[in-house]
Amino acid sequence: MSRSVIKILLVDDEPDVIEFMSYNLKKEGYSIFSASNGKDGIELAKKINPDLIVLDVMMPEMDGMATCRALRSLEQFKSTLIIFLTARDEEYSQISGFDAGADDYVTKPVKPRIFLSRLQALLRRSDTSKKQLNVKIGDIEIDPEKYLVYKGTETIELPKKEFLLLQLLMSKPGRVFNREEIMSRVWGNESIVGDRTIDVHIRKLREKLGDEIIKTMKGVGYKFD
Amino acid sequence: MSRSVIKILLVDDEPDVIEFMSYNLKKEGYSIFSASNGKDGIELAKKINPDLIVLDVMMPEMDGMATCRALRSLEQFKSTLIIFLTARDEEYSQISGFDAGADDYVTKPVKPRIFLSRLQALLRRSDTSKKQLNVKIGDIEIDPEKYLVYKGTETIELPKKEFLLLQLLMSKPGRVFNREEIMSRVWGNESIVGDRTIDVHIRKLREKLGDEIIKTMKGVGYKFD
DNA sequence: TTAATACTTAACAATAAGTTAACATTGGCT
DNA sequence: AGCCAATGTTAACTTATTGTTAAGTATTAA
Repeated sequence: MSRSVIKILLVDDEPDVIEFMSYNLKKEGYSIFSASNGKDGIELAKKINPDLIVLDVMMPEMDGMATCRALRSLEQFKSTLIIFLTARDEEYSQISGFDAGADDYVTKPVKPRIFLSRLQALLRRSDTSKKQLNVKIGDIEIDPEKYLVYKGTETIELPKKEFLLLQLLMSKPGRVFNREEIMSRVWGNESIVGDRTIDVHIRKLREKLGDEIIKTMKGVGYKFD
Repeated sequence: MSRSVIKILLVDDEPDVIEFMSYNLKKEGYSIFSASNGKDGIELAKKINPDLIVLDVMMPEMDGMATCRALRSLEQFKSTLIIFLTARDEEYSQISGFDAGADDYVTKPVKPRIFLSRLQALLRRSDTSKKQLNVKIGDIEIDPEKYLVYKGTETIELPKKEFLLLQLLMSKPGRVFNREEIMSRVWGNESIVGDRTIDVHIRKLREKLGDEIIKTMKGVGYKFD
């Protein structure tokens, strides 16, 4: 679902904050809409269907959390990204925020650079998570979002490298990946690691998932089977 | 698909990066094009049809992953090589990169030597893998990606040398390959092995696939039939 | 900080793949 | 036909590649 322009809705009762953030986000090419209270925010959201909503927690009448809950109760916004803006010393905001269904929160005063990177990270993550269908082959299933592997009924947590390796092999089941390829796609270019490193990781995967699932093609590579 | 000049499209919002990489790649004889954002990148790609596209992940508006997905959704770029540029600490870049359909990724800051070697590895790999289509003759079919041979309904796994030998003979069915040719294409020019070695491998293939499929032309060579 | 976990390495073991040597068989040749 | 160089066959041998373990580093969490 790649869209040309990402729509962001800002909901805050302070016009200064709206203006400041609006300016900074527009500069980055986002399309910005705004509302000064929760009720208007929800109405506007229904019309424009934003990709992301930024909610100030402290607002008169209907605060950010109530607004968030109201939005989440609507089918349309079940998976829309929501970021909370909170004052630094609102101690419970984190917990309650996530509880109310926020995806992230940022403390005021907002620093544009930081806010942008959080926002982009969130968009990137969600963008992929929408497309990241879990891959299931046989009784093994991987969930890239949660970094988890399911084997039958049991759930297995894998360290990063092991997960990446498994994910690579499962991305094209049956196809043989040679060492060079594995090296490049799991380890990347920054690290030059020895040959045995791959074997050790393969071994650990076999230990956790069963010996049969990864087959060695001697002199050629490994494949998931 | 042999082309005289390899075209590379660079998409990055930082002019410095473009210039730096452009300089280094041009020096190696590649033909370089560039765009400063995803949208322009896609438009340019459509026009020039590059062999390889380098995408910065962190870009305003339409980031590398969104661009990659957009490209992959077009028939024209289904198999074009794509390399991601990511900051070292972008934690999700690896996983999401696979998911978005990248062929490789390289971390910033880019070191020319390393970047070049990966790029060349990728070009080399794709060049051969594109040529390696499944070949089916009679009831025998070979799948180079999976390193498997199918005979009727049964699946046969072959060791590397046997597979290469079969692949060679099947690449031009009916044509006779003499020993010298077989030697150089399966064993390479470095290794000097005795004469009986070829026979032994031929024998093993016959054992596994049936006596009739490889015919001996005494004093001339072997052919697949 | 310490503790825990993840990752890498090195040394050695195990094994499949590849090679060779010795001998058998074949088929084109005079 | 019968010779004989080329190829077939077998099993033992050699080697390259991968498996395994444990210990050393690095990274992350507490």
